[in-house]
Amino acid sequence: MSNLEDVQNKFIGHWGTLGSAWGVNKTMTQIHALLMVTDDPVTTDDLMERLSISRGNAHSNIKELVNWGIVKQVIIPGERKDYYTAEKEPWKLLCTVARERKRREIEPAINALDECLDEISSLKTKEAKAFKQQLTELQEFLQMADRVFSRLGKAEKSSVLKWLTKLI
Amino acid sequence: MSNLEDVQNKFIGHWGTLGSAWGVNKTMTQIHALLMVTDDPVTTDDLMERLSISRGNAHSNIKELVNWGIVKQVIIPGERKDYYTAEKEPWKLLCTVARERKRREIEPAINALDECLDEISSLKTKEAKAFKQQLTELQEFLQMADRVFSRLGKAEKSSVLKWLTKLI
DNA sequence: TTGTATTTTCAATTAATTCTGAAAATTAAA
DNA sequence: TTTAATTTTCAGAATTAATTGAAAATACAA
Repeated sequence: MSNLEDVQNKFIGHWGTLGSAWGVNKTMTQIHALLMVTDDPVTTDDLMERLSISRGNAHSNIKELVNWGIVKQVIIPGERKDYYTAEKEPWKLLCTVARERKRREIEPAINALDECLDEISSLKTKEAKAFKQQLTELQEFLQMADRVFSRLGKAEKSSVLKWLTKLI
Repeated sequence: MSNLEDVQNKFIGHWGTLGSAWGVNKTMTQIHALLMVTDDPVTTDDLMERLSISRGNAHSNIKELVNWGIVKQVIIPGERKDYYTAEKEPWKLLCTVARERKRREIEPAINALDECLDEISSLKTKEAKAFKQQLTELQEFLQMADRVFSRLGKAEKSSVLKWLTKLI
């Protein structure tokens, strides 16, 4: 027989593991997991206690989540402390993450490939041309990814769902 | 004025950075980048020399790439050494990665949530019900992701392209 | 067989990342 | 103001991940 907190902790652990596989700090995803299953806004002290982490750790990770736009700070009238809460709707999370990953990773990657293509443009050997060709294909691929992420970033749940339903 | 190898090195570095952001070992993505722009199959010794890495590092990362199905070992008649080569088509890479990520991460995550849902099922408090509701929504979301990845994993470039074109 | 080339493993090292905790800075109530 | 609460920073500690390099295992030709 399990109690609520045990199962929540289990979920928090699993969500942390999933995050790690996608290159996200484990504490960050654990905080996020906790906020997703917590209706009331929480303080840094709540995070410290519930996840057994230090103030510095709680602080920097919650701020990073705010930077990503995944967590919002909420004002509670009459309270000195900062309170935080997360969007609970998974589709909105997807949109936010798509937007940020596009900005942080896809766009810089496209720019980097542009630079490479630029530098290679003057070389005329057979090998250089093959390399150029390969970079161009990757570039087109990344540009397609960029457009998909851009579209996802703006999406409403209903429209994405409709689109997905067509695919699967 | 840049020469081919310099630009290739630049590309390899960028691809490594991109990989890191998505939770992939940097050496692994660098080997992959090198193979993508190299037509002839390469040996472990080639990797060691070109990327200035140890034999153990080259070995374990190339094997990991083979595990992912991203790199293939090729037999060169009359040669003792193992040769490796990568699929150059980005769309096929996407399919392979989608298939593996589904198997390694999405499916386990779904199972983990199932376990949590199972353990919570007997709890009847208001809070437990809210938690259950949130887990269920996440579960549906992951199942949708599972289907999308499954579809991508089987896809041909042309059909994915057609599908994407509708979206964007 | 025996010797040689090659792959594989893995303990030890190094590097990178994350975390702590306490001090400094900030904020706002008294 | 002064004081207390709270947030922020950051140097050092702890942890985790990646890498080396050499020894062991394996594969194969002679």
